[in-house]
Amino acid sequence: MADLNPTAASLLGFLHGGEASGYELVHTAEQLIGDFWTLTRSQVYRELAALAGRGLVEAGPAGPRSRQPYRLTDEGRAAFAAWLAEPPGSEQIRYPLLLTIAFGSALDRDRLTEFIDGHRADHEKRLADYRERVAAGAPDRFTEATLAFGIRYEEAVLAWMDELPAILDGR
Amino acid sequence: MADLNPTAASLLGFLHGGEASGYELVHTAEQLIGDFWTLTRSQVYRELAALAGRGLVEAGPAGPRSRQPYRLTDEGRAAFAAWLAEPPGSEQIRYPLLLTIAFGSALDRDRLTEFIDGHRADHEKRLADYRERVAAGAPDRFTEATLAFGIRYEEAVLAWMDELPAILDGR
DNA sequence: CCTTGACATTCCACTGTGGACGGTGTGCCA
DNA sequence: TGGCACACCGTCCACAGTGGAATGTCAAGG
Repeated sequence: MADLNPTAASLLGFLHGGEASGYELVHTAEQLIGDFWTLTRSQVYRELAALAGRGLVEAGPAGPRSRQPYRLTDEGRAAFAAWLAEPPGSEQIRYPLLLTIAFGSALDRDRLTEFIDGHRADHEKRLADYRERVAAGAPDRFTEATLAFGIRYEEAVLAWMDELPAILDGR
Repeated sequence: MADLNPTAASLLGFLHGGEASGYELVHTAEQLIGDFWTLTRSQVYRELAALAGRGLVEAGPAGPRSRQPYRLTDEGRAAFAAWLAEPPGSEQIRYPLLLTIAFGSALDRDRLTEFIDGHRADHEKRLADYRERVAAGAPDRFTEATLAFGIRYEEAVLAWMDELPAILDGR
């Protein structure tokens, strides 16, 4: 009956912590799930309006700067619980660098190396960031579990990049 | 000037192999880049029409079963080359299981375990598949490079799942 | 007083997802 | 030989996701 998309469900999840505006929810989401679940401003406001229309969320009195806080209704709470108990779908990865590599026969080997090196730097940064956050002490073990995923992932990408030259230039 | 999205660009890429219909392109894409770049029927037909409108692709004479073959134009070839030489964007991951885990404090521990086990099976299957394809001999080293990514990724996920219980239940 | 910058929202064009639907040749087997 | 299953081939639609442009508001500091 409820049928929420994961993004909308996450918003309901965050609203368990008390009322919040779209703006706040965007930032909360970025911090808490942004590493493995993308969402945009536009989307948040759109979902919030839709959730309000379905009675899963209620708009409170507007604040300064046209701030519009929302709070969870009992229906919203129930919908969230129902969503959370559903088996999560499988992940989606879209990696443009792999596309470039897949068509790599039509590209300069040097250019390809450049691209890979550029991405490597990003991954190193992210890995370092995840490690720091774990070292600083994750807020709870669920967050720690997601950070552990991030670390495994980044390590895997880096390891792959290490073996790439051997694959790409005959061995 | 060209400014292609990666999906449209991939279609141009495939059309280097000769003319093809939307239907064929869907299947080609699934096989060759489906592991790290999702695309759907709807999207392919939409892009093909748009590419034709921009003159990057030309419709040939329709075949049986309303089959509509397309072939690359010189402009299309140029646009593809230009796209390929652009630095690829960073990857997008959206992993619903991580969302469920992030909100795991509101969920049965047993249910969570169930979900994780379900996903583990998928990842094991995919890993086995990638390994088989490498063992069978990848068609070229670029494909082999993308398969190597798949293997690293699946191994990482599996390793993460191995350490999950320790993280989730205090250690 | 004025500027800068964080706060807060809206709107839009485009891209991506997945299901429903409809029609057409081919090959098989009853 | 008639029919039926199935692969082939495409359209359409509603919804979800992305990213940039635009707009306005309050607070703090020079």
